[in-house]
Amino acid sequence: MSVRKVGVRKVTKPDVNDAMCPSRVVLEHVTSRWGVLILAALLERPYRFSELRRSIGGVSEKMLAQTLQTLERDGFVHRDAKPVIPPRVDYSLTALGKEAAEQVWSLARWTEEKVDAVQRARTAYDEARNS
Amino acid sequence: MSVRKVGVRKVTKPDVNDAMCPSRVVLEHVTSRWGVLILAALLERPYRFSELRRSIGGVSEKMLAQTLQTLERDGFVHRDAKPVIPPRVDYSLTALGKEAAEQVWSLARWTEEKVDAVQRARTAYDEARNS
DNA sequence: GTGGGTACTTTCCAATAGTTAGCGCTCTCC
DNA sequence: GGAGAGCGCTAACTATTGGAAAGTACCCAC
Repeated sequence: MSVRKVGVRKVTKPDVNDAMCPSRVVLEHVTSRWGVLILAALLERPYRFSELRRSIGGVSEKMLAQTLQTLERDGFVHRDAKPVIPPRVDYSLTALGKEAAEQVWSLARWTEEKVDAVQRARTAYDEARNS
Repeated sequence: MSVRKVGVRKVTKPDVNDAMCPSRVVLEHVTSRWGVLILAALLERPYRFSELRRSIGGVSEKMLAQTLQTLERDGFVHRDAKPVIPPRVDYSLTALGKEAAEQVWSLARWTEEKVDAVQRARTAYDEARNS
């Protein structure tokens, strides 16, 4: 973390390349395996818990709950629990979350576009090693 | 994975929300803990192995080597090993890798900007739970 | 009253990530 | 000339994390 002096205050500029910088873990939260997919899904519209679980293929309930809690604590996701029977909990993006979601959403779309190119690169790589 | 028919060929459109879709693992590679930081660093300029290791705080040699291999196989990173003593290996981005890197780079910068807002959200969340 | 749906939490095991050590070679330091 | 550091890995071991399954507590439809 680089340290600048501004007046008498010490100001440390966030740097994801610093293992100790808090920005590192924030980046890890938004780029986490399920975090990316949750943010991208919520960009579309608010979701309920089970709805989100069905929408994102392969998430366990544990990881969905855990990741949503992390994103809520970081201020990306808003949780609205209605005390009704059966329980109803709606998840949506905050303003901050929307900014993050837009970026990971476009990354997801880009990935879907480029998956063929990646697979071609992989077979080329594998063939070069086998022969 | 949604399936469209085009002529006689079946065409499956990539979907990161499908657990079985190859695009899912590609997205995981570029958003992986070290993948993000490696791509962002290489956007700046090519790096040598140990140079990259010093630049990215906290990477082990194993994880750096492993992640670089994954990114190389996926066609994001170009590896140029010069057969000299001491060994010299230069890593740089391919055209495909540059596209990915630009996105994760801006995500990293965004995160650094917003880290204060996230920390404020966290203390608010924690205080609401403690009291 | 059995089965299903809600939103989780808990427990346990497998997979994954990280830590440590080593390798073969060379260059610098003293 | 012997010691130590640097290079780019790899293999073996261990700590951490992720996932699968079951539990919880409540209600409704059949």
